[in-house]
Amino acid sequence: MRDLDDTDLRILELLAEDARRPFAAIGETVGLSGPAVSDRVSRLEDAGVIRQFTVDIDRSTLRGGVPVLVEATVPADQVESVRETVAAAEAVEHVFTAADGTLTVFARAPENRVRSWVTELFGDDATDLDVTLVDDVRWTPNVGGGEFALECAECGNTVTAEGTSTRLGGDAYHFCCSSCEARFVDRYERLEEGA
Amino acid sequence: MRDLDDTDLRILELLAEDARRPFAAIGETVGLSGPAVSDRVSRLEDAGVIRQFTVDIDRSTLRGGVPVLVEATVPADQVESVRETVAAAEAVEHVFTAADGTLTVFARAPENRVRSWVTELFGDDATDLDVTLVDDVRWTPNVGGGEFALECAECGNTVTAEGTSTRLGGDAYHFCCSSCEARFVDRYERLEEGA
DNA sequence: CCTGAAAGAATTACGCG
DNA sequence: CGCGTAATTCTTTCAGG
Repeated sequence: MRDLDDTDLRILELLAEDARRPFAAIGETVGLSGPAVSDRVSRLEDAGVIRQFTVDIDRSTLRGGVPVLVEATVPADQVESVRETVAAAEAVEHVFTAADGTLTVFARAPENRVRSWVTELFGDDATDLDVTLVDDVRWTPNVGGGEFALECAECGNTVTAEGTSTRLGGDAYHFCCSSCEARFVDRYERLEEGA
Repeated sequence: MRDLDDTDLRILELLAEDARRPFAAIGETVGLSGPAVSDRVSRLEDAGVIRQFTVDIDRSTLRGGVPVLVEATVPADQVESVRETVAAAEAVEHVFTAADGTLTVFARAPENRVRSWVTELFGDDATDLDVTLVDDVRWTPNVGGGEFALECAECGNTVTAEGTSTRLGGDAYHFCCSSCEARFVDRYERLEEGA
């Protein structure tokens, strides 16, 4: 597909704000006709940029279960399968997979059996589970500009989603590539030995 | 406002799946007319249950910055003000406030200055900051637990969004599938004839 | 909450640069 | 190939019961 341009981004922004805004109105603010906007939105859907049109629901008004954040550590080779299983579970709303394989899950657990529900959810796969009760949830759908990045702890380059991360002595470190990670870990370990 | 009923919840479910589904189509599966669904949706918006209509965007396709999870500890008396500030910031998508006051924030932070961006975001308010690179994000908009699950009037199974509804003698009946509906309607009509 | 009519928006068809 | 205009179709909103 053709690359996204600035107009696509503005359309996404406007839709994120109000997905039911008429295409013609969107077109007016971005300088296109209604059908042209419609075409672009279809393309954005086909390309998978727009996953779906949906509603942001204030779940606190539905009193539907205990909101919890779960931090789970799972063996590296099971991260993907566990992530899929968990994401598919009823009551699970968000799954964030950290580069180091840690899963952060937001869900609404059944009343009175939060602990057992979480334990069942992960089965024997999790080596560590941390459950926190959540008090408030905010969602701000935004497209987000274009200029962001972490610095590689080794070489200072920009870390993209293809980068790597690791935990050393309780802290997380990010790298632009595995060789930077290897060099850094190597030096870290020698420092540890020396100390 | 009048309390939410099962029909409202099913409408929310259907909208969460696809917010552009026509009201008439929603009405067909929940056993209402288009205008009736429209009325309910308006009420749900007024009541604040529906915060907004929006799009779920796959931000990984936008290459728009590095996704990070920030865990922040802030003094108890500042949790609310910090939460508001953070939620309002550009690039912040989610803010989860734990019952113990810990904030978990998902954001896409500015290029080449993630660390400083995060530090600035919280200013002097945070006593502890933990930043982790995120590799994958899943969102499953769902209305919430099985507590509101409807039972199929014919077989007792859980009625999902794929189920059907119909009105018989002024009452609404829900079914897990069309064959259950057919059987139920059939029996209902024979009872009516007999009476 | 329903039905039916009017207003409004999305999609399609087709011509242009 | 993307865009614009105009016709068609579909959806939402409005009136009345």
